Amino acid sequence: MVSIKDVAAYAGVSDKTVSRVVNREASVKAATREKVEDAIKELGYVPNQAARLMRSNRSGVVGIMTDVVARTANSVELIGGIQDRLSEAGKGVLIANTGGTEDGEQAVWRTFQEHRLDGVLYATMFHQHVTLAVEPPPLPTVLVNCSAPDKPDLPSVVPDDFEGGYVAARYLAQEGHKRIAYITLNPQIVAAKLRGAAFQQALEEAGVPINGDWILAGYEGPVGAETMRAFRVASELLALPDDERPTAIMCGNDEIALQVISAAHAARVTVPDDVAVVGFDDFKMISTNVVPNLTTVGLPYYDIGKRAADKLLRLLGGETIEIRSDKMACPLVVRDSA
Amino acid sequence: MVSIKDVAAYAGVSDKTVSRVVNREASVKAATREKVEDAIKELGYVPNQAARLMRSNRSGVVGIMTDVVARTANSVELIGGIQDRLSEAGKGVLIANTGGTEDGEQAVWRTFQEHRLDGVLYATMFHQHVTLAVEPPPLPTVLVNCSAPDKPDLPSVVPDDFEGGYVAARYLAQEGHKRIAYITLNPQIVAAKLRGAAFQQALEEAGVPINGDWILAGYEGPVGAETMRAFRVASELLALPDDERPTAIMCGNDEIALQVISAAHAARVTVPDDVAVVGFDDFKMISTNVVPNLTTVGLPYYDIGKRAADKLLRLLGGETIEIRSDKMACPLVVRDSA
DNA sequence: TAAATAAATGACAACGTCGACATTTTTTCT
DNA sequence: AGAAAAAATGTCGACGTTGTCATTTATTTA
Repeated sequence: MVSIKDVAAYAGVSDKTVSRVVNREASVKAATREKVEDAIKELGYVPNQAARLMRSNRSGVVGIMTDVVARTANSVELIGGIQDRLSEAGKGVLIANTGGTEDGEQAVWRTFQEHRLDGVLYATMFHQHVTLAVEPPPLPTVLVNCSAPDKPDLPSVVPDDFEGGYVAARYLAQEGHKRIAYITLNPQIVAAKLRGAAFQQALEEAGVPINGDWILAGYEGPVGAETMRAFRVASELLALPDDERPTAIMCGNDEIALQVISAAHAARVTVPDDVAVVGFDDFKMISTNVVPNLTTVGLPYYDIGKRAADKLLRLLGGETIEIRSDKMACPLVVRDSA
Repeated sequence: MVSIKDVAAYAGVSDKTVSRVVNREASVKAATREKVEDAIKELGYVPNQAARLMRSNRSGVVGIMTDVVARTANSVELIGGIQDRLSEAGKGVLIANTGGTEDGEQAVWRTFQEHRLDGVLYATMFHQHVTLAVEPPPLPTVLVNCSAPDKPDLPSVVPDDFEGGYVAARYLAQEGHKRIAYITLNPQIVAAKLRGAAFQQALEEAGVPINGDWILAGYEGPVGAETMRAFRVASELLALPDDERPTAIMCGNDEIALQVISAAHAARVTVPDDVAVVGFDDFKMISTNVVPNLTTVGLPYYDIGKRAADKLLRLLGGETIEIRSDKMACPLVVRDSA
């Protein structure tokens, strides 16, 4: 591998002068610079970051640690936001996943330390509470899409699920719906709880009665291994006589909403005229392809990623972070299903 | 930052002995090893990979270069497969995206070289032909989901779109369908061409007549900025009288299939009894949530990623790669829509 | 024109680790 | 016990780069 010394010899200058050219330092005569640049091009020299790092002890790389492999549509947005912000700042990105186990997480922390990463974005695929496998984190860390209730000084960025649920429920109430059902995510999930509470509060404030029997789980089974049952649940709701049937169904996510719309079709109930459907997450693959297009609450994962990256960068820059936990608004995207 | 010398001083041994302990070399007395390990734990020492790399000039990290940010459902599977195989081999993964521009790609190649990556997986989000921005690639490279027709010696792994299209079309023919329509992807895309050719061949072989008017584009506009028109196209097909209407519709992907099913519902045409629908890609989010569940051709992106990673590892291990271009089979996933 | 100042370049050490080789300690053998 | 062999540990330098400081060269000033 060609090194700075090879270039120096080839150009007939000292290695330090080559270093100056490479790092665009001011005091190099134009003629010298040119000579060196030619040599660099000629020999195909590329500086060795590892050697640089050895002197500076700063790698210029940020690590993303995720629980499950980055395999869901959410995570993809999230990572996109992170990447965009970090590459603006000239930082590299190293992605590693823990497999969701404590051992795995410890191994990743170690790798990150070995590579002297500048900082870490600790991201989960679902909004949840977490406990780090290494306390305190050995590198500057920002939590993404999760929070650590027992470590309130760890910065975090999460979606405001309560606000999202509130906005959706209030919208349905404002549209005049009086009989509103809610098919939820797996109830153990943080997001499900927050959205459920928001649903209740919004309807109470709007004076819309809440029917406990119409708050139904769209999934069954343990978190991570649940099976879908939204189609069945929705079919039962929609089989009720016209004047007893819900006129609106709020859904824990867009996949549930797709099943609800499928159930409505099967039951010959028209969306949105007979029953309005509101989704959650705005998975474009579903929301913009099903007809009618889905009215849904967008989860701003791209922005969450971007914000988290920004927060980490400011942390690394030595800024004091005032607001520890950012909650990002979830906008209602009105399309045709409600 | 605590270095090997700090540990050595603390444990009262030489730095080389610490090095031996860290690298699990045999010839260290148990008592010494223990002393050193205590010191390591006490001081929180973590070896510096950069310094190691400086001696060995091998980073143990493989780069993934993608065109568009890893943001589609495909890419997520792909990267998952790559990651799983590489972490088996103890390699790290560095993901970077080129933004689809030549400058961006050059910058990424440079970064990869600066970090002395062991090798590169060059992945695209859609199966396509590519020309590298740097020829020949300065690091060992395997193309993933794309191929370079003018550089036949570059190893690549791609889905066998022809075979997938063939299997799907033959299945419909075997089920006895005589009137089969095909709503395609953007016709410029490689996958669309291969699948289209397979569609024609399969029907010819089965003796099913091909109606040119029934091969219709589901998208319009340039690649990357197309708009969906599958719902409209399908609605027109399904508005035909019962005995002139297609009895089966093959779709370029699952998003198209979802629109076709939506159109069928709107037209009060039953799936699969009146019209069978076959998708492509097996996007689980759609295929397992829409009712009826989608019969579709799976794109083995996870396996493609895994295979590509494996291929690169063998390349790095000095093995000679006999088969330059791997085509991965696309299995038909039979569910309820056909 | 010589001295004074500024600009350009170079010599050398240091970063953290490990390979090559040297030295010391322990064990085995006669 | 003393010599020989084996095991354990240490010394030193090199990897590629850049910071510090010294030196050379060019430019300005009196």
